[in-house]
Amino acid sequence: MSRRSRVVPVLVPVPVDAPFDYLWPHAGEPVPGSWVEVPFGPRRLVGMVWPGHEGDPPARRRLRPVGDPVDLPPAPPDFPAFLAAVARETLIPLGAVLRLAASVPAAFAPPPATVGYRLAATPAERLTPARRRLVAALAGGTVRTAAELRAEAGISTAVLRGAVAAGLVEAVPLEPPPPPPPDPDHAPRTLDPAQAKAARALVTAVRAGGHRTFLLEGVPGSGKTEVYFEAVAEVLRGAGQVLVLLPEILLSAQWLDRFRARFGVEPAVWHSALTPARRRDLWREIARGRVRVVVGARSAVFLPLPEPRLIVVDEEQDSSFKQEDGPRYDARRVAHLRAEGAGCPLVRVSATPAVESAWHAGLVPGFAPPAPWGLLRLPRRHGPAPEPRVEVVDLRARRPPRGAFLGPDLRAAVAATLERDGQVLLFLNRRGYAPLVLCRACGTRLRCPNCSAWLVLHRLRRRLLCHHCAYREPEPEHCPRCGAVDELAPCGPGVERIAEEVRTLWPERRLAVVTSDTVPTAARAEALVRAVLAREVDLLVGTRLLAKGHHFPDLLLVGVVDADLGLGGDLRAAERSFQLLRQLAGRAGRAGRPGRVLIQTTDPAHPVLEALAAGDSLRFYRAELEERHESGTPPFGRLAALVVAGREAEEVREHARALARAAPERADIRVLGPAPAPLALLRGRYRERLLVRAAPEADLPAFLRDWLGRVRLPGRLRLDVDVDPQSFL
DNA sequence: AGCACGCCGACT
DNA sequence: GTCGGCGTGCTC
Repeated sequence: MSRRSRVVPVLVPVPVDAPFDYLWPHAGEPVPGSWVEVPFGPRRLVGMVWPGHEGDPPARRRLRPVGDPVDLPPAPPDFPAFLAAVARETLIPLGAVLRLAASVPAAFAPPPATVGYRLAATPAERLTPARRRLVAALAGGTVRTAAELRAEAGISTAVLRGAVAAGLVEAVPLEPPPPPPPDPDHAPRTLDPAQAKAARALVTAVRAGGHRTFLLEGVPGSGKTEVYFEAVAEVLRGAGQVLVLLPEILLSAQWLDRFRARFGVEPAVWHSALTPARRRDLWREIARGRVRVVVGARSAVFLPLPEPRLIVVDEEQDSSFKQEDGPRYDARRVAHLRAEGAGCPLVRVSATPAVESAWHAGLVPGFAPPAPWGLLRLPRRHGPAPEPRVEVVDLRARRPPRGAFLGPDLRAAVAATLERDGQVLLFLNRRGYAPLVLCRACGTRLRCPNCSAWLVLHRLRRRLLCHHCAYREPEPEHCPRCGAVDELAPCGPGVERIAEEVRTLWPERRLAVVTSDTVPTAARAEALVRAVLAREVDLLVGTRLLAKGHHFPDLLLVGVVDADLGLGGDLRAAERSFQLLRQLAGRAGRAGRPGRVLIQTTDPAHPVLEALAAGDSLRFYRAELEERHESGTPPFGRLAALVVAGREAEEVREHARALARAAPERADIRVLGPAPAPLALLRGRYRERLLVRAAPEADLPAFLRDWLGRVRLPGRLRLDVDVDPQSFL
């Protein structure tokens, strides 16, 4: 063995775009993907040995040596290339991507030793009663923890300590057993022919190995979960692991119940609310390959499963898969990269797929993607809920009374439904009482001092809140500008105001207001669901929180108070509205008592509403794809949004302009802007936005990297890069 | 990301 | 006269 130290690149979890070089002082060869402790400035960090450096390049300077290896297996072989691919596509610095993957530094510390005890010597003839019980509990060489001995032998820790000191008993390190694996044959379901066919396709793909993407599409209740559970079972019958991604909100007791019913145990759940200790232990267990199935929200996509053989993204249209704060990544795209690298199928599951997914899967006849995904469609089952009747009401012709927001048709429908003993859901995607407060005397609109946004009146809390930052103030009694008393007028509706109108109209009915303000926790949400199912509520008024999750069989009317809210705005507004309204419609009705959906709008000819009224999803997807084809937006083009932000408006503008001027000229990529960002002032920072539009085959990330690599912004300005943005705020 | 180094206001 | 604000720059 050569004593000559060699150079090894190590990627450290800091936002730098390349690994750092270290000396390798250890005997064996460095293994790419293995975790090592390294000195980094004054700190010590755990980094990942990076592939490369075939020969020893001449060291630029004095290198520091790698410290101890970490007591964990190396990350899987595909992992370094996977992290590099994420960095390449998102423009997140490579080290920052590692930080997403190594998100639990505590997991690298040796775990707190669990210790068991066993007999170390033949016990003497004569023992104290306590020691006799101890010896009996450890008979036959059994190993017990201190807690077990306290319970079973009824001895105190002092007795145990004494016995150890006397050499009668010795401590041995104890490896906690792996969690019991889910059982693929615990309770198999009978599938109908359509389900069985889809399940066979997935099982075949799992068996074959190799990457392939599927879209599993079917209305709620069509049995999508049972279908992909069959693919999960197939993995469980062999080696390897399964990763299931769900929107945070769907990581509910219900999903876990279904999993437990099918596989006998709960899967490992990875989400933001884990305790630090649980997080640390679970990360270690996953890295060691001792967990077969992990279910998690978007951050779980970076967990180092050693050999993923199936990745599922359920509710794939959900916008929460896109991380919008901090490093911007789309967990769906990241899941795709991992599945490609690891060579396993990826299944996207949805009742209302993203428009881009619908295109990729060839859902819409006439639009043929170059490399189509597998499309698995489940027809509606004759089941609990027939398709509800959707009606669109033109608010311009059928106006609500002055100062009210429920028009005559919606009022009549609510009254009729309550009369028939049905429950009613009124949806408005706006928290608070009124989105704007206006002074009738001087015309002042109350605005947030930190953001270019109106302050939203929250009557229940007697406050004005900014919905974009933490700013709040008490509800004022007079105009802060002109001092006029009793001239402040709330303008427009929020859910609280709709609730007020409902209380006036049906004072004897039981009403629940459902927003993130009134139902802040998952536990409260579960309680509310139970109350609704138990018929303790007649009317629900709420925001999009209501669209997710449970089906309510006695819910016979869904009223959309103002559909216009979601129809305008950015590229994906129509799509989001369509999905949201479809989901809402799916909440209602049951066999024998079909639900009814009534949508108030001033734009009844909008393609979203026409498709909903016709009960024809394809019609919406086709209209939307035609529109996007026309405008060269995704999937017929790629976008990136760059936001320059800083305290000084003028400085921000100048640097944003300089940035635009520095953009290389390209025929297939255009840089637009800068223009004030949609929220030109956010949390006290001025923001200018540039939009980049690229042809679908252009390498947009490479262009951005090249361009931005040549520009330097002063440190007090922030540049936010969002490749393939979802929202444009 | 941290952490240190480095120049300008209110206190023992 | 010092403690400390966070702007700037570096970490193999």
